[in-house]
Amino acid sequence: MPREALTFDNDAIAKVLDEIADLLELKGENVFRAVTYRAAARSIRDLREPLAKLAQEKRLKEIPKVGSSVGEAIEQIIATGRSTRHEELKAAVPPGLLTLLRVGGVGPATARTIYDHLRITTIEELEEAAKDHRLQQLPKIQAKTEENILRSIAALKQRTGRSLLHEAKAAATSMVEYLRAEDGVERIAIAGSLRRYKETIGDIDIVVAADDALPIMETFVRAPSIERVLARGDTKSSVVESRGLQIDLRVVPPASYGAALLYFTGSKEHNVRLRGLALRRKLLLNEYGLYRVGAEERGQEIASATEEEVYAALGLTWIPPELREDHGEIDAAQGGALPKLVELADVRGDLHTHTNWTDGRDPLADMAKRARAKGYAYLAVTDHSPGLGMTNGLSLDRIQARIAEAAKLNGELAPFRVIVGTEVDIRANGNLDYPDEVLAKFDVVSASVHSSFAQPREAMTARINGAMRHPLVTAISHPTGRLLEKREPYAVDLDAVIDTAVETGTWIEVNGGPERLDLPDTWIRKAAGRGATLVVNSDAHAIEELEWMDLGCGTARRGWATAASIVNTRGLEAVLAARKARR
DNA sequence: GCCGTTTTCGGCCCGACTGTTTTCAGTCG
Repeated sequence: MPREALTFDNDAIAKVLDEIADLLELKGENVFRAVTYRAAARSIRDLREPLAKLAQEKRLKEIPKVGSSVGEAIEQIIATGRSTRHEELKAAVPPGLLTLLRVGGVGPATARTIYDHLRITTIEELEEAAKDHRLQQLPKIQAKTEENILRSIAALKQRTGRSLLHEAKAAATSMVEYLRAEDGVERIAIAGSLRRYKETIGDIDIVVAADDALPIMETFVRAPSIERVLARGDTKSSVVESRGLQIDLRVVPPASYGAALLYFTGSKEHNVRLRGLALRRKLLLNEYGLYRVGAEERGQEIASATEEEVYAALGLTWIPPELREDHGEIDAAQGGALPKLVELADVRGDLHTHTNWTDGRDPLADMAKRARAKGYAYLAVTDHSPGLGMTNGLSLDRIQARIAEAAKLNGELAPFRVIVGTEVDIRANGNLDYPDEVLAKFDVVSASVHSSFAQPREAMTARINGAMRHPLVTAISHPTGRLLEKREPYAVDLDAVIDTAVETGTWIEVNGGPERLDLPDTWIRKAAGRGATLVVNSDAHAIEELEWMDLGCGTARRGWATAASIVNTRGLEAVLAARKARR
């Protein structure tokens, strides 16, 4: 078996199937064929067992949407690292067409038209053509489409190639566990932007305290998940792991651990302010410790073993990593005025989740049991309304069935409570996707925008404000609609949205989904500062994704949010009362 | 290409929206 075949995990195989789907569409084959490949890719991503194992046990056909053709392709990829179908398609479709698909608003048909007439195969050529107004000379493309293409390209270029929080966290955690097992590792921690819960991550920083750095460096660069080594030194090494993430490891003596952790956690701006503060006290702060100027020899530091003692030596209380952005946290720490930020442990329940009745993966019973196992007191299931065609939104019959199912679960899981809510679509005209008599059946109603993202700012603001003024709406979900690294937020006046939220008592969601992390932290700070009520949710579509509550809490902390400003740190009775008071 | 207590063939999930159109194709979720 070729070595590369071993590295084909479920995700990599799903990626190939997705690309086959794209190629089939570009080639103009039966769209349902493409749909099937895409559906198969999705069910593979949802699998909890490795495909290689299922293949070995001849159980591939148990996977939804995997039949003889897709099954054969999977077996081929596992055995040889490639699929004949994939190779043939790639040979049949002009190179570069796949690239054009990356531009938002450009699908197979548009890509085809552009290629057929202009032979364009790269984003750069596409941008040139759009700027020269050559696109609008093509059939079915006019000035407006050309503008949209240019805007999509601009957004594409803006992408920094940063990783989403959950991906970076998974890669970092597995490396930390791997290194922790090494002899001589006294302490180890994730530092950098990941420790600060920044919404996207450039690279991963890990700090280790050990007396002898060399064997740890050796173990690090030999980790099985490593693709290539960028730099390798006595105390610092950098590698790229299999998913393309860069990991920097820094090993320091145990006595310097606190100073090193502080230094490598950043942010840079926070560190600069701290070092300035130190200088005014005739002190020098670096990654080894805090020293009197001119006495920066090892062993003469004033403070360095823990972050707390370094901060204390500078006249500050310990500052939570999420606040270290030089956004006023240093002044607050000097005055002892830092807020007590919300912690995951403060959260009593999740109020935005989906099940396999719409676009989620797992049944309600599984979601509820996992939520209870997490220590929550309650869970709201908020499947979609029918307006979103793809997500198979709930009809009135199914809502009744859901309410009955929840009642039954509540009998089994007491005192844990499942409540039935909805994530109702706010249509383009501002109407909600259920009539009032249906909305009245739900315990919580989250309203959200899933369409017509290009509306003018005034229209979008009126649309969202209108939904918040509806007496049966409890919360506004993912208020900016952004998808990190993928889609810009829509134009909306968030100041006005926050005002309306305060005025009507509507909760503003902090969506913990790593693609969203919406509301963004700067707005969380404004919202909480103005007395808005927040709700932190996972927006889980599978049981594991309930863990995304952690990311939502991290984002809330970046927005300086306390437990008191967040409704689901309270018990269910208080939550329902808050909802009722809002009507 | 997959799938079936209606079907082994003929459907497939589908609605909203946009921009192009003059009744609809393309894209998105």
